Amino acid sequence: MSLPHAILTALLEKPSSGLELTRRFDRSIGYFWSATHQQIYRELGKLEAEGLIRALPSEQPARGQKKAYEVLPAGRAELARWTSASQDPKPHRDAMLLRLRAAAVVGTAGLAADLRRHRELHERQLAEYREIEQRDFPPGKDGPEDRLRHLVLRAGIDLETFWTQWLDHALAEFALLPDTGGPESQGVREA
Amino acid sequence: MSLPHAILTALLEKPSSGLELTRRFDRSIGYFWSATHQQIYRELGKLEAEGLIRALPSEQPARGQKKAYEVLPAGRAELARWTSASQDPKPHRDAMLLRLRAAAVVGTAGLAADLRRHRELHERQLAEYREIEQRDFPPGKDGPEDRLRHLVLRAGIDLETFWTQWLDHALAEFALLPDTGGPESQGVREA
DNA sequence: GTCCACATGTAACTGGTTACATGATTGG
DNA sequence: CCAATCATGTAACCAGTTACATGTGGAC
Repeated sequence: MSLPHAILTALLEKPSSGLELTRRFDRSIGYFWSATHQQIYRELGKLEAEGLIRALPSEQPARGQKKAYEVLPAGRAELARWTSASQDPKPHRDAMLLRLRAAAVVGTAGLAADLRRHRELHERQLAEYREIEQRDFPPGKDGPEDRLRHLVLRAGIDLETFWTQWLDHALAEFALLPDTGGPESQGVREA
Repeated sequence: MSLPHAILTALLEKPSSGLELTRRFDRSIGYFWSATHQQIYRELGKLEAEGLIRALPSEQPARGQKKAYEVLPAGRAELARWTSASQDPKPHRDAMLLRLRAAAVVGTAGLAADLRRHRELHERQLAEYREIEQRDFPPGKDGPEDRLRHLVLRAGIDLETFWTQWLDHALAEFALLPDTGGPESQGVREA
């Protein structure tokens, strides 16, 4: 149940139409909670029906017409409630780690190339985050909201750094391994 | 499309019944690809229908009776194909980062407590991983499969270490911030 | 006037979650 | 016998994804 709250946050930062939200999800909040335009429109409808947001009464609400929303007091209250409520972290899911585990059984053929590709992708994302940091958080800017948003961006930067380094480590291990279609020894053990 | 491959990997490591798989997902593969018993039974049915696994023909296949599966050659081939295929990493989703971003708008009240709680949870997970490392990867054990599995466990250890440290950093920032129900200045900016 | 980009939306599907149902085995 | 536990499963639901539909306005 996080998408509605992601949208409420985005709308509080700035009232927007569905497509504007979609674009901001592509390059800001979406870095840690992505969403497609279909999800966003669906959710905007629900939030409006629940009385948490409303369409700005500016212009014609026809199809193909822009329709901007703003957050109502009830929406702000709900977001504050959700933010402070205790929530368990969801277990982390990572297909690449699964593939490495599978490779221990069926062989490492072809995997190294994709490890390298992932490393490049993480490095590119890292560069993008660093640009945002330079642009949005110059040395002077450090009010309470800035500090919190910077903290979040910092998590992104540190995570991408982490994965870049981890993939380097993994690739170094791979260099020592035979590139097999399947290990000769079929040793089996629980973990 | 990762769950079937997680199951294939687990079954190749050791043929098992649905419940045995469920338990192993609770403490091994499940650390980076969790699944409930309902998902597992559903998927076992599909995999059997597709001819990738088969029930070991040991005993009565009645309800309430144990039913173990093993991987067929077609299943192993499919797993090898999937492992070596190029796959894009999924964007990372993290509700806690979302909550911090929301807190920049609606205030930080109550959040610090949950940050501390999460820190404890990550630390506990880290301790569990370290135990597994000591038990399953003593200094001598370093065949190719061991190295790969150790690499995966290492990712878990390093990730939990990362989050523990990041949460410490976040809590240190929080200590400098006023614990508000909403920031006084309603400054708004795109990111 | 036609085409294309913008903007909003519907429908069908897939994967994951929650709640519940049913039978077998074991300990008291 | 009864309760608890083991083991397999069904059903309903919810969130996210993919494919497609429809209308508007501006460029040519």
